[in-house]
Amino acid sequence: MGDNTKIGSIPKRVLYRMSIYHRHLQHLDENGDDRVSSKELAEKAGVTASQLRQDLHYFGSFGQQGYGYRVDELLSRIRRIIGLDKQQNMVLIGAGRLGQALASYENFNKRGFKLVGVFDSDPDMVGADVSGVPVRDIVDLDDFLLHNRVDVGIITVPVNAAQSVADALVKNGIDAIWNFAPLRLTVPPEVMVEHAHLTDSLVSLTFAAKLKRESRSRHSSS
Amino acid sequence: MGDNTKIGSIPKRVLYRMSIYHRHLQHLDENGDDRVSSKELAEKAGVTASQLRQDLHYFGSFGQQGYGYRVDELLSRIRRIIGLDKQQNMVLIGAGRLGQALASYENFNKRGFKLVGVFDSDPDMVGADVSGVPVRDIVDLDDFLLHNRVDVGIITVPVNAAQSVADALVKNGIDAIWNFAPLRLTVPPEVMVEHAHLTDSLVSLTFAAKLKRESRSRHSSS
DNA sequence: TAGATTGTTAATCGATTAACAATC
DNA sequence: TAGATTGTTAATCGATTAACAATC
Repeated sequence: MGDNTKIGSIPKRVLYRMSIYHRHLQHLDENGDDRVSSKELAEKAGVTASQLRQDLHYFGSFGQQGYGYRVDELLSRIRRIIGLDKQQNMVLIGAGRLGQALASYENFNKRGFKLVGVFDSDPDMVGADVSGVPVRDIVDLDDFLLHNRVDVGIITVPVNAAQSVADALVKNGIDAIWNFAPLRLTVPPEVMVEHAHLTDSLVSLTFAAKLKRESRSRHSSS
Repeated sequence: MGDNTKIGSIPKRVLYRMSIYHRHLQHLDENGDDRVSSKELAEKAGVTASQLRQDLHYFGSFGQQGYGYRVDELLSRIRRIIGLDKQQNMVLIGAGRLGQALASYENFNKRGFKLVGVFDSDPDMVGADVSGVPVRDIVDLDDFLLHNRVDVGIITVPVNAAQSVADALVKNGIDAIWNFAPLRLTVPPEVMVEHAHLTDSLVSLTFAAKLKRESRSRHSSS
């Protein structure tokens, strides 16, 4: 959160919003709607219509003046742009509680993500079943990545093991890493890392609530 | 991620960065360092020294020209500003896998957060122990909130139950909600909600990696 | 056609960075 | 004192919003 990086001249935030638009288009499509205006979709996504059109404009033009957008067409074109028209294979490293929770998260499947490998260093975990995927020994990670197409690596190991796991992923050509360990990973510039810093999010949430309370009581007492 | 809301005239992103500074100051303090410059701390936090000083400037002045900042002093003042000088009590609603994973997340404790209640609607879960906290029936949530000080509510229930849980939290005066269900909660303006939309994060990560690959191959082929 | 809504440019707003005087 | 580094203002940069011509 709160980052201005650009990916090939497109702000990262635009990419995030595209994934939100995609989600709502999926809902509209499941719902049988065949038409949507920028105003309607923007409202669902929590942005302005202007911003929605501006965001789409990075990728082309998708609608019809006076009509809006055809839901199925916009959905399939955005799906393609995002890359969700092809199955995305994931490996998970770290089969602890958080890892197991993510492995069983159904919403990933709904968007075309598939967990193809789970790894852990604990001998007691190896061989166990995590959401239908056998846990492998982490020493076999290199070999697995050599023989399987993998698009994303999810790191849910303890903080002191995270960098070496990231190094192994990078060495084997993985260019998308989702990191749940509380540190900034060092990776080459061609690798995308998304940091899910849970504690920082929790801290900033309570901080924001505190400031809100304070500004409220300041106003009411004046 | 990617939001410009302001809390009492301070951008939300500043609050998030404050929590990052706080984390690194904790590390420096544990490490026995007693001095740090804006340049050093900014580097650890992944921001510019200018931005760090600008961020601190929202809250006061904390350093000494020609010297930098005393680690212990800056840490304790920021801790106080954020509100981490007092224990933050959390309740968790939804004792599924994700809920259990969060309940056992040690880093929350290290920053002063304490889980005081866990709730679930599944009769088979009620009475179970989750990280040392007994799971209560969700029908007892109102009563619990009436008799216990709670600062944060964490929602890890299925998407269709999330709004009613949020309503119950709000009704009982909780003003900080961390929502892991994939929808935008409707809450009164005085309530802060942090949305942890895992799937959107995953989607935008793979999208960013795809664009990076494409811009790379475009450059190399020209 | 008249009405609606897009695509796209221009204006505004806000956040980041640069600069430097103050001062330890 | 000379050197270093903050606090704070000003300049720049980038993202969001407004506006409207194009056009279905």
